[in-house]
Amino acid sequence: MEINHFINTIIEEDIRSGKHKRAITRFPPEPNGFLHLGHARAIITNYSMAKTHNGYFNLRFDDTNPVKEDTIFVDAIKEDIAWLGCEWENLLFASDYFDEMYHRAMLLVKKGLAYVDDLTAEEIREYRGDLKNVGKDSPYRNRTIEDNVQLFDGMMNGEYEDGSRVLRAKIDMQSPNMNLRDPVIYRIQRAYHHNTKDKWCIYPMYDFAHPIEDAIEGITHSLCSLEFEDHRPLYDWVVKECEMENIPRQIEFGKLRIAGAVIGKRYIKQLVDGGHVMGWDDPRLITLSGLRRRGVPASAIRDFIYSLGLPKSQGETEIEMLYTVVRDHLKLETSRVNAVIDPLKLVITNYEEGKVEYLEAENNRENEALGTRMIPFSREVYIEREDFIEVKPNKKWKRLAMDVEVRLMHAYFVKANKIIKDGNGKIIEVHCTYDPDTKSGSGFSERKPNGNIHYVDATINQEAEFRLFEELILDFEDKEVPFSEKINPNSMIIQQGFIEESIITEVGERYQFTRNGYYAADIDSTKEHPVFNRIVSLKSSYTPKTV
RNA sequence: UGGGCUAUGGCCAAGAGGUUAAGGCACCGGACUUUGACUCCGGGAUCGAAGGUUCAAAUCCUUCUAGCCCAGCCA
Repeated sequence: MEINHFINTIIEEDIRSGKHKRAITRFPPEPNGFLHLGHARAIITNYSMAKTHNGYFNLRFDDTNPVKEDTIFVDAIKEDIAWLGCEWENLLFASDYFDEMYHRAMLLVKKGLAYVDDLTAEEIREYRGDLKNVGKDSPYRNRTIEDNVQLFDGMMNGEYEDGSRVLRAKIDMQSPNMNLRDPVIYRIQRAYHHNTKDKWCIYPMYDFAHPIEDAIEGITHSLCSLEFEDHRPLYDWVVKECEMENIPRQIEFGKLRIAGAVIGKRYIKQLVDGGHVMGWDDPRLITLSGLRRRGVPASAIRDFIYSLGLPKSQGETEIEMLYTVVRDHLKLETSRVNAVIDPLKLVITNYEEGKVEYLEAENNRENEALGTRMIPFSREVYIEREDFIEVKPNKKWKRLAMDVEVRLMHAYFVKANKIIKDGNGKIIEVHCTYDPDTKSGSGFSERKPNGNIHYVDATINQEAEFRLFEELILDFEDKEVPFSEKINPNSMIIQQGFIEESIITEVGERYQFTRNGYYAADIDSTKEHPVFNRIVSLKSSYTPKTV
């Protein structure tokens, strides 16, 4: 793995100059949802930077806002990070530092750098000004230090109503950087915290808490996404004015975005809460748990992240890039099995009725170690509907057509000679004859077939359900979700492709899979972490060209 | 239009004054093939725009343009 980007350069320089001996990083998720592919970049980047620079990596839950957090998310997040293979040195919680944070805040108060403000939330917003106009000072901005000490203690002791007062850093209401216009650093909130229970009724804000957390842990490089660039001056201010011993350095990188997919915890949360998907681990989502359930190996996600580098640009990566890496990881190590998604019955009229023969097939032609399997073949089989066309349109058509001969993979050559349609003209059955001399493995070479298609035996699989999930397209505009323009102006496609439910394969196994790649997961498996052990053989990427 | 950031082929991305601008994905040709998969061969950009500096610029300067982020007592 090549790591060569600006963050790596910065860290190397910090080590070369003697500023640090090693890199200590962290991943600081708020436990309010599941991790997704975007987080994978942050996790893997922080982890690999520490590892390659002789340091270590902490997992720290940024649980400073109890009303949005839940322990079920901390468990899920731990599982996902462990799955990714990013071992953390310490498992920590921001809430463990609440006492320390309180003292640091009091220090600011005593230094005259923080004050208790009685303005309402709405008034604070008005006083803050906007992008065009500078803010103006709160009338409470110049309280005496003594008053502030007393008031802040009162806040902590629960003497005031929720939302009635806040503690603000006294910085600069005229700053062109909105984050420096006296940011709120503590709010009153009587909420049960999953970790500290009812001990506190005031909670620190991110901008105040985060730099202190980093400094306490001795984080050397605090890697985060680009939207925090504007916060860096505040981050540095807090570290300096709170007189922290360790000076962490925040470095930002661009967020990962996937074209056509919903990424971003808050949006995925809407889909989950709204019942649009089966849960956070719905395989259509690009949550880590969803990808895992779909059979994507963690190693593929790592390589995918590395392959993208660490840009500050703002593009959208196509999901095909991930699929390519996934295929690269699976193609040699997994066995294959045929499955038919959209079945068309093929009757082999000159094959003995009632007979079933079992044919041997390699599980993976490129990896003999995976062995072989026996697959049934009888007078009636299912082929993929798109593998048949009435009249061969051109020389490029490599599948079945009338009077055209193809090989049924691992079986015989068949030639179609009759089409049966229903009242609507839809083809419901195709009749053909087979040539017994062409049996797989016989070495037959008199003539070449027009192509090779896969099949699933119909006698054995008569109970197969060929039910398709609907492609999930949500129109956030129609649902009047306020974030619509932030996602996609038109509509969102959760994932290109479909999820098949209960497909029965050639060997009678039940699979759920997607059509995007040719990989599949047995997600009904009782295994704890169903990993793909089969690749479903599909020519899914091929779109027949009509003439 | 205050501040911060970004801009290289359809997508991602190398490149940091000097041969014909890496590579991957996607796509299109072709070979091979018991899946049209896999593998192999071939195919495309003058670098957001306009000026300027230089013998020489994607790389330096200037001015534009476009996009992203910031006005939570969210993170």
